[in-house]
Amino acid sequence: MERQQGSLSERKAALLRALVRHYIRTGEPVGSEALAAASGLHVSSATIRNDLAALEELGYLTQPHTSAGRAPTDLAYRLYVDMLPSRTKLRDAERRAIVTFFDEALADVDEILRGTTQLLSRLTRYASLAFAPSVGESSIVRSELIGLGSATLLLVVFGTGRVEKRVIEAPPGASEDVLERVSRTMMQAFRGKTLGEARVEAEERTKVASGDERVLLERAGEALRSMEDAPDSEHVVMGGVSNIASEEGFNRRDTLRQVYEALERESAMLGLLREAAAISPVSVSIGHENPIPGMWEASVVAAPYAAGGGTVGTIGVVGPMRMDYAAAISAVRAVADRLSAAVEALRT
Amino acid sequence: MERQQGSLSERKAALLRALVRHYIRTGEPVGSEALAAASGLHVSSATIRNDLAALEELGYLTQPHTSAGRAPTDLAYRLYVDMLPSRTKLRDAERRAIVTFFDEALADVDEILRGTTQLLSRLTRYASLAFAPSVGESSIVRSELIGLGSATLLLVVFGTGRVEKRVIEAPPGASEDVLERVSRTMMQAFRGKTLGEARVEAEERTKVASGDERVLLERAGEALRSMEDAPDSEHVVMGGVSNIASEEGFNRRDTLRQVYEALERESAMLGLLREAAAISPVSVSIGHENPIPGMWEASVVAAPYAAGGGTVGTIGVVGPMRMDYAAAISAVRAVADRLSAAVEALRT
DNA sequence: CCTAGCAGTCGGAGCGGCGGAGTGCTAAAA
DNA sequence: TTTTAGCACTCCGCCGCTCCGACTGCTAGG
Repeated sequence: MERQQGSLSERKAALLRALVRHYIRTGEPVGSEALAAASGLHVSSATIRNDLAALEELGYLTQPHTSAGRAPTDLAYRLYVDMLPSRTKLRDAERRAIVTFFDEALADVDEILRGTTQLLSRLTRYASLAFAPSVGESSIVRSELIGLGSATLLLVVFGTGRVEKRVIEAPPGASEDVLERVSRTMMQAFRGKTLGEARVEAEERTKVASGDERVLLERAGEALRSMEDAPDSEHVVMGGVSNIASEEGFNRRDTLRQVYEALERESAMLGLLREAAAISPVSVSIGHENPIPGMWEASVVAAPYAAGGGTVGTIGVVGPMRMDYAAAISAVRAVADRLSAAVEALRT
Repeated sequence: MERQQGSLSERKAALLRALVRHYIRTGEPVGSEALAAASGLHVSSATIRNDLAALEELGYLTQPHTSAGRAPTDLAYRLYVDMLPSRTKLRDAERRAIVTFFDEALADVDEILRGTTQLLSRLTRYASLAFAPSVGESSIVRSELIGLGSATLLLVVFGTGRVEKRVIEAPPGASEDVLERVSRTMMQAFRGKTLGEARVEAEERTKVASGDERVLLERAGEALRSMEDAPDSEHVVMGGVSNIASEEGFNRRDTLRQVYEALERESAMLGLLREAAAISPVSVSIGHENPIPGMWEASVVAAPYAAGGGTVGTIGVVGPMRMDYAAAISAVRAVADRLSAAVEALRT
């Protein structure tokens, strides 16, 4: 009968931790002898062997073949991450890099995010991604209807730090006058509203208008809806993706391909990150925990960033399962914090 | 003494062509026997061996080891491409895919380009990139100065299908009145001009203005210059980059990494594509012909696209040296043509 | 419950031999 | 002079082999 903690005896947990740490460093299956030396536990390798066998039985370890050491499974990584001290200190150089980056205040969200991914991938040596905040929640600063050519108009909506635009066909033969009027109306009516509110407003006004004006307002409403549903700005910014190719944790060529394919599916990544955003403050998805099959050999460390009291987006890194979780987590956390502040500052 | 054509006897050229074709298919060094069968030439393998030795001497071929067949060098690919019939017909399915894609007229240049890269990489199975047209040459449709918060303004310039924006700090304590005035001035003065002309205009007006107005105009001028020098819109969009990871032409892991690293350096890619844009209508850079060391194992097929009489951007594909040049060239050409038309249509 | 010892297993490195693909050369034919 | 057939030679890659070492699991004793 074992003393239990969580569901594992203390020693087994310590062993597992040591093993994962060792495996992350070397990438080679770990043997009982090596563990005896590295774990700091004062027990013989034979004892350790017994424990290892038990841990394997429980699904935490695998043996590539009978006479090899053990390698961690997804489950082991999960336990390892959960056992990680909740905060590890960032190294000075890294902290400094982050501060320096955010010191030079950039004014454009896209620019900030691009820089952020580069920063993050430089810090961690993994690929990094950022999910841009949607214009949806923030309020409209200004909106414009601009004549582009004979019969095309461009509806432009400025949010905080973001711009959405949609092309609208003008009704054939619509007078300058009408265009002007509608443009002015919208400009005044939309200011300070969110996208959703603006759309409702447009719909309201559609009902009471007629003729060309009605058509225009209707189309503007559609455009607003499209901005809500699929904003241009709602995309994923990536940095350091070549790190994936260098990463020896992805040893099989096929794995590499799958990860790159997954990264290319914006929508998939969006889902992955959005899911992570719900979990505060830093979420880690390991191997098969990822919803996308192509990422089953990879891990994702993600954190939401917030401004004005609400989450607006997510950043994260993608690396091999044997990534340096402690470093990745603290880097992502620190960058997310700073990023929140930077985005907050933009909202002035 | 040989009958020369170009600088190679006719048979040698034919041999080289057959060899490259074969190597592209198989990826294995080609032997004299196989060539005798494949080339269609009615000569014995012994004769071919002699020619091969000569071609090797001339630097067109290499032998991995004494008892292996021959593989083409960069030089051979170059000759092969130059000997390619100037136009090969696109397969029906491909032509149809292109037409279908451009049929659904998209209104936003960025959207079109993103779609174009996806189309191109689906057609060719290589990674593809597109270099967005700069707003620089096209004329300004509208420009706006928008108050974002307490002391920040956003200068927004609409070109044809593109938007550039820059943040400007307002002079502390500047009156609404001044802002309004400057905004109106610029709106009228810039319309129809190119970015460069608008900047000159701003500089002119700076000279005769004073006080806050002068400061504002000066900063607007700087913003315009920054748009000229480093437009937001001047970026590279990529598609199908995971094709690089699947591509067995990149057999060494290290090569893969280098190509991905190169692709991440936007500026490098820009240079590469811009160079290609000068050469009409389709340019091919093979191996060491590429200016970036990381791309020395790769080939780039690129073509400019034009609208309104001038080149506005470039599209291209990146693949292994043993790529299917004929297919890539015709796909790139066809897509570039259609893209030109689509962008042209945008300028209405 | 832990440990020492030991037999057993299995992959990987190293080695030699073999077969095959392909070459270069030579000498004869066109 | 060019082409061809024939032939000896080279060298890679594969196969099977053995051996080594790194582990394990088990057993028996503390």
